[in-house]
Amino acid sequence: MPRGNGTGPPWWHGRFRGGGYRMTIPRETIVNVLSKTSKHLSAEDVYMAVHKIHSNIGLTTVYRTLELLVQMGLVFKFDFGDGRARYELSEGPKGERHHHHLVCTSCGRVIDYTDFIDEEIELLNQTEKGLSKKYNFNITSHLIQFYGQCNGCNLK
Amino acid sequence: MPRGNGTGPPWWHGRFRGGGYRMTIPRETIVNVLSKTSKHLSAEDVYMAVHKIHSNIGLTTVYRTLELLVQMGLVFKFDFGDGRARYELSEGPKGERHHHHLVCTSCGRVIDYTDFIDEEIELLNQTEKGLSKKYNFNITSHLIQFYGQCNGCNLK
DNA sequence: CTTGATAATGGAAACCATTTTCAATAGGAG
DNA sequence: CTCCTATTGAAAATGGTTTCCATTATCAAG
Repeated sequence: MPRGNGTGPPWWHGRFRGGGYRMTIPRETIVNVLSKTSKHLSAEDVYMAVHKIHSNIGLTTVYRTLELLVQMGLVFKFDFGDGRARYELSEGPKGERHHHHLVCTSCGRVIDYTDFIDEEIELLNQTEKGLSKKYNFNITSHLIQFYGQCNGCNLK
Repeated sequence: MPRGNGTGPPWWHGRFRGGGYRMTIPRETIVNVLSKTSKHLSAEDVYMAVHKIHSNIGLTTVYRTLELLVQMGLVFKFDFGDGRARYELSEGPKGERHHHHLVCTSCGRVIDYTDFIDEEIELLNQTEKGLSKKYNFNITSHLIQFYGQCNGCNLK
């Protein structure tokens, strides 16, 4: 039970220290905000949430930290086509968050789904293996999204 | 053999007329540029290519036309993470172009691959069917990309 | 518990891809 | 050929993201 017992530093501290990065209040706050939601937050969303906790944290720092988290592999960055990037914690220590997205091209709604994930993941692993070998490419992640009209939009 | 015999209007004219859109020189030129390359062109790339043919066509029109083509389903719009959108003709009348992408997160290189496409497509079709039913979602397209370090970048 | 090197921060300004505005132009039905 | 109106192009506006740089805070060493 590596998480949630309230003692010791949060699990992600090691990831920062191990990467040679300092632990700061903005970074701590930003990861906390991300870890407490399952929504697809934009940089500004994160900024607003973080601002409620420490009103002195700037938008620039939010952008910088999110970018750092993406590079560290702690966060995924998505583009749902509305002109702003969205960020999600890639997964907790248990890997309980992995999902793909359904994006409505009419209203912009995004649905997370985990159905069929197992079959997809299995095929993806095979594909990744084949592609890695053929193109000598070190694959670290994948992106799968489906586009179309959602429930509310396809009735008219 | 619906294409390449040099007689009659290009095959995409019908798509415009059918949608209630006029055929204009800028639109004709832009589709032509896209149909003659297998690269991932940005709006500016398209603009420059188009500009060589008709120097009076403006960047605004390029953006507008590309957006229209995306809505018509003739063009796919991609985000490879470099801050500008990329456009590709979705496919010729024979469907000979479908492929997915490998994106290098170090240098930005993008490799098209068609290997394993058949298995992927089959799984995708099943998944689409399941998702459509479960979420009452009308799926029209999908996006699959793998990320990692390419040949040149993973040797350090 | 200090100190000091330097990583990190934040506010303002810069950047730059994309969109909007609007008067001029051109497609194509009748 | 004419007219209606979709389309265009140049310039200006927009807005998400980055850069600049002086100030502040982290944390290893003493």
